[in-house]
Amino acid sequence: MSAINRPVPKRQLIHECMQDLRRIVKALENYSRSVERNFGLTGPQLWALWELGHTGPQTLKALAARMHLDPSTMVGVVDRLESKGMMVRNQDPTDRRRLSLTLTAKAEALLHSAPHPAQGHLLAGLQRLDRSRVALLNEALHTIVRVLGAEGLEAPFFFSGK
Amino acid sequence: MSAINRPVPKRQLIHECMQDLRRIVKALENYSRSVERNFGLTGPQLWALWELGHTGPQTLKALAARMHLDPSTMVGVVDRLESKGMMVRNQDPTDRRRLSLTLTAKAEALLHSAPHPAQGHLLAGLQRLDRSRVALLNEALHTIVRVLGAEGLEAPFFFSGK
DNA sequence: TTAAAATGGTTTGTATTGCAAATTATTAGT
DNA sequence: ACTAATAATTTGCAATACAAACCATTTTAA
Repeated sequence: MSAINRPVPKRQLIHECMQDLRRIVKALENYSRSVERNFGLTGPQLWALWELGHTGPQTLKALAARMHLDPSTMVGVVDRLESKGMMVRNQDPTDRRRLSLTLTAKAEALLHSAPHPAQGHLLAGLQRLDRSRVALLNEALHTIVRVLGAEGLEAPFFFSGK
Repeated sequence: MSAINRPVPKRQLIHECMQDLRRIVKALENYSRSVERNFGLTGPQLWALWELGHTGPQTLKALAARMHLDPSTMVGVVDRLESKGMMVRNQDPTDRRRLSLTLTAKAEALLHSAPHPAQGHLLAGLQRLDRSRVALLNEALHTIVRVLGAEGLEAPFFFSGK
């Protein structure tokens, strides 16, 4: 799109990446909130449903792990989903400590009509892009994940000046 | 990396994009939390500092707008930052309704040693990539922003089945 | 077999973000 | 002078999120 006389310095590119990421995160949050207003389900709640819909019944701990949440946090999410008639806690007969979280028909129906509830707009947008562009995006996101992953999510955390 | 005999279907690529995005968001959240534990500043708080550090003194409303937050939310963030000695509320002499939020020396020092506090790990990772790769990433993120932006952040919100 | 350790889920406590709606002080407009 | 409009705030509410303590139920080990 732009002539490459003097290439944009790397520093600048990185800066733009950061800003874009923040914007993306914010946009996803906002979308999540609009879904909440219109649907009564928050982002994490929808994500939980979606996850369960794809893995099948799960134990609470497993689901929490998948979502990188603390079990104690998960309890609250499950509580709210159960009270909304989207999920059921079943006792695992072989191990009575464990739950088997399963979706209700209502939730299944919802997921069926909304393949990716948490990010509907983005999904719709992606679907309109041609395949090669999506492939590029895919590649780029993998890079970010790798970069983040390489540093470790547990984040020994460092703060050295540059 | 993979032979392109049968190309990965677009549907699959989109799916991966979604997962990666979720992972990225989560990773940033986690990093933010680790910074909080080690530094006593949350993500939004650091972001606010950083923003102010780049724009100079701002009115509360303006800062809120920049961060896509409600002013009433911003008040809380500023409260906490002020009580941590990172920010000062100054009255604007020309318009006594307005504040002029300014960083303290302490905050300036912190920002100096941490150019991009909110996303330190990612930043460090990006800096290790070569320029062309960062450029690609940049391009990809722009695409996402555009896709999200085109749909509109206010999100008329739709949920039609596919 | 029985006591100790580990596991899965929960409760309690606390903090933050986040918005909406109502409120106050100040400024601008008529 | 009286009425908007504006900037910040307060109040009220809900969800996310984690840590730490706590049951119930296995599993392990003595």
